[in-house]
Amino acid sequence: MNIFADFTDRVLKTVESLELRSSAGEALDLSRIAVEPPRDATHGDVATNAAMVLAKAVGENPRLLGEKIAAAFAGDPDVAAASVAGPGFVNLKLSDGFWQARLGEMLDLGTDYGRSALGGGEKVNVEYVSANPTGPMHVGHCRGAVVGDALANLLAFAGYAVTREYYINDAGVQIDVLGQSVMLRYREALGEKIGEIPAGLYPADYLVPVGEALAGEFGTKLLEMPATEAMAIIKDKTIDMMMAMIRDDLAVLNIKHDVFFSERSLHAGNGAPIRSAINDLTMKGHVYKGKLPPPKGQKPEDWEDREQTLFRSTAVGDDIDRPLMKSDGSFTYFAADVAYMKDKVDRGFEHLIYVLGADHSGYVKRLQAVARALAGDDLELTALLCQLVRLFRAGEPVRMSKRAGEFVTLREVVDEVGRDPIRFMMLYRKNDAPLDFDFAKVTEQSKDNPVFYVQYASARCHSAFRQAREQLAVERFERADMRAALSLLTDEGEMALVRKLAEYPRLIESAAQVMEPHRLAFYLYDLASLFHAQWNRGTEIDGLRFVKVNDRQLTYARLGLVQAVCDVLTSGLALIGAEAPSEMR
RNA sequence: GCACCCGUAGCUCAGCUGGAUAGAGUGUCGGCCUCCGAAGCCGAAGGUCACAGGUUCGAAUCCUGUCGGGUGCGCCA
Repeated sequence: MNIFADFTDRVLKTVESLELRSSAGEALDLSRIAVEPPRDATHGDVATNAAMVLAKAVGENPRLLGEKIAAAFAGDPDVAAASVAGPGFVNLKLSDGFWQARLGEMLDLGTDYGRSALGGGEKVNVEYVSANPTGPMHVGHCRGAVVGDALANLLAFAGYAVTREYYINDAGVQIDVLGQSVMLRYREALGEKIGEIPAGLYPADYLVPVGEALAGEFGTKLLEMPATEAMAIIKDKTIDMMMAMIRDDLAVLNIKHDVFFSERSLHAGNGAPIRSAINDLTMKGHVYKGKLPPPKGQKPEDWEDREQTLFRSTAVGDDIDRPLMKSDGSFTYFAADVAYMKDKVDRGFEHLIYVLGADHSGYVKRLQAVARALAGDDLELTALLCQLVRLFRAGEPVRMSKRAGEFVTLREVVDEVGRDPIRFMMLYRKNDAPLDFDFAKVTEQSKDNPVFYVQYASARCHSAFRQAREQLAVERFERADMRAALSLLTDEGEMALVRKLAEYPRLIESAAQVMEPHRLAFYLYDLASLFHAQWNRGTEIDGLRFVKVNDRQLTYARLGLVQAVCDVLTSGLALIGAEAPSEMR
């Protein structure tokens, strides 16, 4: 249960029961009424702005109106106290019984607690990673990969029908360059001396095994057939091998896409899918032949004014019209993107999400323009831009030179620090804020490291159960038994934990709505913090220990709380893509 | 020149889609282990929310402008 949604209903019913009238006699606008957690927990458990929102229309002092609303809540058995504070907030303090009942529901639901029907099965496409198939993934890719994957998890948990998609940029000149690079490696594998790799080609070692594989499979045959034919085969094989490598890289990060969509497939049949998409835009009046003005401020030296086939994106919100065909009549990359988006629309998606690097920010407006041109208001398009990740080793920035083929691969980082620290730390910032990633810090076994801090809380939950099994000589604690004892939970620290747990469904829904998976990481940190605090209170005040040998019922009740904390940590970490360990080693 | 993102404690950042006295971590200072994992906890100090206007019961949050930082800007992908 999302208790805030629940109490929104209760507040609305209460307001209606008061039969308030606007001074003009019209129906009141109740849409701005909100129910939220108060900023300060001492104010109560839920707060509503209803009195302040309605005061003006009703023509009454917000505090007086608040008193009426508070008085009306006196009859609600779940409300222990109702008061008015500040400018007119109505604060409700909920009864222990109410919270104990919520905790009982959590125990029944286990790791399904927090799952929501918010999305209503809406078809959402999340496109993320989409790294070029020209080599292994490097660290620059991993933030978008994690953000996209966690967002997809989150949306699925919140009731959306999610498709995880990867767009393979397997067309264009970069693939030609890749093919030429592999051709050299192939000849090398056949024993030829190729010397240094010429500038402009891919020099890195990972293409050596590709050349060897081709030599093994084809011998010298590729050199004997026409060059274009050989190159087509080389490209095919190379892309397959590169994508296999990328899938392996993704697998170590626990990422699995549902659809890998090939750009080349859009160029098949003389570009039929692209032609069809451009035709679609043309029919809707969005295409014309014309010239683009040079960009202001930095006119290129070699600027030549040429006529191209253009998409009139300015008519649908863009800053400048965009070329669909080059002056030589071939398609632009953008034209393929239009066709790709049309394919997504045809597959019935209502919402397209693109997780991109911040260097693609200039691309967002034209994507939105295409969405509007193709599907109007029926299609929602959201771009999440991930800022740069800066790598540090012991406080010193890690230098990378892409030109020399020196970059830190994703695999290297995973091998060094493990999957969980990467998954968690990539979400411990808003996606649009830059992120520093220090190799030493993220593996540190201390509270300075949020990954460890949260996982340690999970380990302590299991540790409490280990202790309880031993001390009480009980093999297994049944959820039903723990649930039956929950009315014994009354300590303020315990109730604070229950309240935090009760926020989880609302957190899931709001994080999904605004598409901010980082909120999960911060929530889990807060939850872990409350749990560690309560644990320590037990070491200071003997009566508050989770395991009480001489009070089995109380132990059952407290283990119920520990179980719920454990479940939410497990659930939340799973959405992030990390483990909830049962012990730290 | 234009577009997008950012500006919150000494440092790194949250701030729940407009709410009450703006919060964490780190750093500084001071406390807590015969006892469930101290791999932890508690406390103190630290702010002109870049700046100036506007919108309203109410603004770190929304709008406009200024300053500062980042990213991108035809026939590359």
